[in-house]
Amino acid sequence: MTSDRHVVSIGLSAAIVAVADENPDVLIVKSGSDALPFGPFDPIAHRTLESGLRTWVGEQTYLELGYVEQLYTFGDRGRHTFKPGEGPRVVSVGYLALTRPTGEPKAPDTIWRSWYRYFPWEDWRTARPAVIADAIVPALQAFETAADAPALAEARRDRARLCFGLDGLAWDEEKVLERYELLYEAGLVAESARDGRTPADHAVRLGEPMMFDHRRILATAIARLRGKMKYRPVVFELMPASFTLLELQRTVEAISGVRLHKQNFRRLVEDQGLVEGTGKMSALTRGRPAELFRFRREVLRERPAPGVRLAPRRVV
Amino acid sequence: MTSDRHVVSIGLSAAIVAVADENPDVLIVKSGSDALPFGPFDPIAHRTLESGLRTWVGEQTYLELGYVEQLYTFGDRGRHTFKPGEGPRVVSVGYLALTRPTGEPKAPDTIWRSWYRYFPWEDWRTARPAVIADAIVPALQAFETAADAPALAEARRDRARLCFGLDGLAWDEEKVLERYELLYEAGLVAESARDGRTPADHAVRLGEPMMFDHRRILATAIARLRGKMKYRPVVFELMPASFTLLELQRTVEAISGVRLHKQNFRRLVEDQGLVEGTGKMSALTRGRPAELFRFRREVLRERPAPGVRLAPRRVV
DNA sequence: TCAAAAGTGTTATCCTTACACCCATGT
DNA sequence: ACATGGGTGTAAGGATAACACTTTTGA
Repeated sequence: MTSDRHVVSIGLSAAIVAVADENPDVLIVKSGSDALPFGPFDPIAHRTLESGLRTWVGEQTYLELGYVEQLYTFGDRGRHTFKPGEGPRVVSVGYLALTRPTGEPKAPDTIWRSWYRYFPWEDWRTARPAVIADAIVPALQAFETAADAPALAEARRDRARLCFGLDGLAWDEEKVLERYELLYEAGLVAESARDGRTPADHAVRLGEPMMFDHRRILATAIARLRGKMKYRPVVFELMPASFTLLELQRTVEAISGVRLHKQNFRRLVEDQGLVEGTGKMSALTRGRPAELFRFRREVLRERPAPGVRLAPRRVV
Repeated sequence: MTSDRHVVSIGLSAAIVAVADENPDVLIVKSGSDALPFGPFDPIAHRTLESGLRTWVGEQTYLELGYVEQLYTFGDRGRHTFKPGEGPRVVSVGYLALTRPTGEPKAPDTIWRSWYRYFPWEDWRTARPAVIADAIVPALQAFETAADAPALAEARRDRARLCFGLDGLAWDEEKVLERYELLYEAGLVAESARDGRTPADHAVRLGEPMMFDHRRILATAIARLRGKMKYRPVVFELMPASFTLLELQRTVEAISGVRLHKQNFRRLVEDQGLVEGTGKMSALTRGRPAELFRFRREVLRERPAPGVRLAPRRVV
C-alpha cells in the first residue's frame, strides 16, 4: 500500500492571531512576499501533527501557542513546486492558533500585521468598505458578462450577491473563504495570475497577496474564528486576564469585522455567565472608570455551547 | 526542507453515508474488523486529495459520490503501524461523502451498516438508549473515582455530564466526537485497549469496534453531518428526486438521532422555501396519501444559510 | 368504524433588537 | 459644561414550541 509513488512530504502552516489596539493581527514572515509561518512535519520526532506544529512554531517565533485548531489539508499540485518534478509533493495542513499580544515579535523577519491588509473588503467596522462598490462590484459584473453561457452568468451573479450582500442581501461576516475564492476565480487577486488562471497583465489586484496558498489558509482561519467565537468562548484566548467589557467588545468587533450594539453585548456576556466582575476598576483613559472583568471558567461546565453572540447593530 | 526524514504516506478514508429504511447507513469494508473504505493517495496520478478519493472510491465501491467534504487529518503515530519501524509513517485524511441508497453494494466484502451499530448511545429516536444508564453512566462514574486528584475527578464528571446530558442537562446530538473521545479515554471502547491505553482484560466494550481510527473518523463524520444539516441543505443529497415530507423528516431524524415535531417540521421546510410540491401524490403505504415534494434549488440563491432546523420535540 | 398519516390554525413563550435614560469621570 | 464611556430598564417584534383540530385513505 505504501510504495514509493505514494510518498509525500507534509508542510504545516499556521495563522497565528492576536488582537492588539483593536486590530486583528496575524504573524507574518517576510520572505519575499508575505507568508504565514510554515515548516515541515517531522514524523520521526513528533507523535502528532499538532505537537510538530507547536515545536517548530516555538523555535521559529519564540511564541507559546495557546489555543490551536486544525483547519484544512490542501493537496493541490503545483503549490510548492518552484522546480516541477523535483522532490516529493508537498501536502499542506493549515492551522489556526491564538495568542495574547506580545509587542514586537522576537524572531527575525517576522511582524504582526492586521489581517485586513490582505482582506480589505472584510472590515465593516467604520463603514461598508469602499473597495466593494469601487472595485469589486464592477469587476464581478465584468466577470459575469464574460461568462460564455447565460446559466453560468446567472450563477456568477448569484454568487456575487450572496457573497457580498448585494441587492439588499445581508452581509454574512462568516463567508470569508467563499468571498476569497470568488475573487480568486474571477482573477481579481494576484494569486490567480501567479497560479496561471488569469493573464498576468490583468488590472485588478485586490488586497495584499501572500506566498503559496497562505491567503486561502488565512481566509479559512478568519472564517473559522468568526464562526467559532459564537458558540465557544475562544475570544478569551485573545484577552488579558482582566479586561473591561468594552475591551472585550472591541476584540470581538476586530475579529468579526462588524460593530456591535453596546448595551445588548454587555447583557449577553453577563447573562450567559461568560464573565464575572473582579471588583477592581480600570485605569481609565476617558470617561467613567469601568469595572474589570475576568473570564468565568465555570461556564464550560454549565452551558453546553457558551460563546459570544453577535447582537448585530442595524446598518447605518 | 524536504529531506528523507520528512517523508510520509497519505491514506484517505471515507465515511460514505446513505439513508435507507430510516437507517443512517455507512459503507463498511469487511476485512477482519469493520473498516471504512480507505486507500493511499497517489500524488502522481491526482491533482487534489479529493480527486484521488473519488477515483479509488469509484474503483473500489462502484459508487458515484455526490457531496464530498473533508473532515480532518490525523497524524498520530502508531495508528497504522502493525510492525513498528517498517515503512513510512501514514497520515490519514478523513472524508464525509453522501449518496442515495443503491440497494446492495456491488463491491465484494462491502456492506451497508447502520452507524448506530458503532454508536448505540447516539440513537434517541425511540427512547433514551438503555446503554447509557446501564453501562455508560456507571463506567464513567468508576472512571471519575479512579482519578488520582480531586480536580481531575471533577473535570471527568463535568465532561460526562455535558457529553451525555446528565443531571438534567440537554442532550446535544452534535457532540458525537466528544462522547466517543470520552469513552475512548475512559477505556470503554475496544480501540483504547488495542492502542494500549487500557488493560486488554477490561470488561466494558461499548459499540462495535472498527479498524485503525475509523470509528473516530465516523464519529467526526456524524457530528459534521448533524451540524451542517441545520444550515446547509445537505439532506437532499440523501433523498430521491421526489419524496413526501414525512420521508424527509424520517431522514433528518435518522441522521440526528432524535424525533422531531411533525407539524412544525413541515411548516419550517415549507416556509423556508426548501421544498416545493410536485402536485403528484405518493403511492402510499398507510393513511392518507401524501403529496410528493422536490428540493427547491433556488433557495441556494435566495437564502444565505438554508438548512433544516430541528424543531425538537419535548422529551417524553 | 378505527388507525394512521396528511394537513391547517392558533397561542404562549422566549429571545433578540432597539430605544430611552441615568451615572461617573477628565478636560 | 460637555464629551466620553459605563451601566440599567423596558418594550416591540419575531421565531419557536406546543396544542387543538380537521381531512383522507386503507384495513
